[in-house]
Amino acid sequence: MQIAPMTGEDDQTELAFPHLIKWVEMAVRAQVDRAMRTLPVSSSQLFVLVLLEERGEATAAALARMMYLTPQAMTTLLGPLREQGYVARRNDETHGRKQLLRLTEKGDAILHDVRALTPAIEADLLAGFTDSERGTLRTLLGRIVRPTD
Amino acid sequence: MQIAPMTGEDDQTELAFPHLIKWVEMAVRAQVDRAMRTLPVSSSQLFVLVLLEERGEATAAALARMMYLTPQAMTTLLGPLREQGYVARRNDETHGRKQLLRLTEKGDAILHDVRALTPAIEADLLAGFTDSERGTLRTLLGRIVRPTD
DNA sequence: CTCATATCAGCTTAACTGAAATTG
DNA sequence: CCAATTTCAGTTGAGCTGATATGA
Repeated sequence: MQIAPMTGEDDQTELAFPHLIKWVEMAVRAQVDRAMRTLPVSSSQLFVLVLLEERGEATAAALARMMYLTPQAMTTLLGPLREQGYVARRNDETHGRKQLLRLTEKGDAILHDVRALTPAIEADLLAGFTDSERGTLRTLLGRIVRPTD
Repeated sequence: MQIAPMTGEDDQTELAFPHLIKWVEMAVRAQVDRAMRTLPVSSSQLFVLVLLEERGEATAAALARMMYLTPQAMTTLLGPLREQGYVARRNDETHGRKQLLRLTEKGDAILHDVRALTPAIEADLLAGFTDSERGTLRTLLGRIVRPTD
């Protein structure tokens, strides 16, 4: 009852899915950028930290694939994160070229600080949503970027 | 049954909503940018055309608010669109400063051409989704950016 | 006077392509 | 020789802030 499957024609939702996602992302970005203005990392850099927290260790190339970026873009993103000590890296013993990246304590700490900000943003964006709807939205979005989970 | 409400703890979906949307948007952007490389407009410019098609006529300031951008950013976005003849504008008779923007025939035509590309992108991104799940996702996303609809 | 609109200017971020070195 | 990883260099796109002019 709370979620109509919308199988028939509907003038309000004829927007193509890529456009719809872009629209939502712009709404999110406007709020996130404002909230993060005082932080020493950008939202893309922060997301690298989030992935490293989940993964434990990963190469720059693997992170680039997860974020749908070129390896070159990942190098640029990682530069300031290493300089400021949010991530560290070590050589892969079994492979002379690979560098395994990991979160430092400082990186872990900033993630903790940022988590204090996200509930307010989420509450605003999903103001009219029930808990069930929030869960459904989260599940469906997660399936797009995590097909194997 | 097809959509679990996910009320309890779940390690796979603990990602904060802003991060999750950013992730999905990056997946979409990677595909869209590649598909649109040969087109004469960017994805943001294209979205301006989409909004004008829905709205009929709107001022630059109104479009900026809809897209969560500053008016200055909208001026930049509109420049090439007017130069290349995708949008036109006229003075608002009741207000000497306002300029009402509208789609031209050429703008309408490019929207029609682009609509041929979006189904393939959507099919790939939402590969494992049922029609019902697609409708649900579309409805929930739409409510974030169109609170009044 | 204040607020909204439109626009010019300069800046920053975050992505891209191209090219190179290193390793498996 | 080829493929993957890393990184340097240059370029572009798409936002921002500041400042200015105009009209309601």
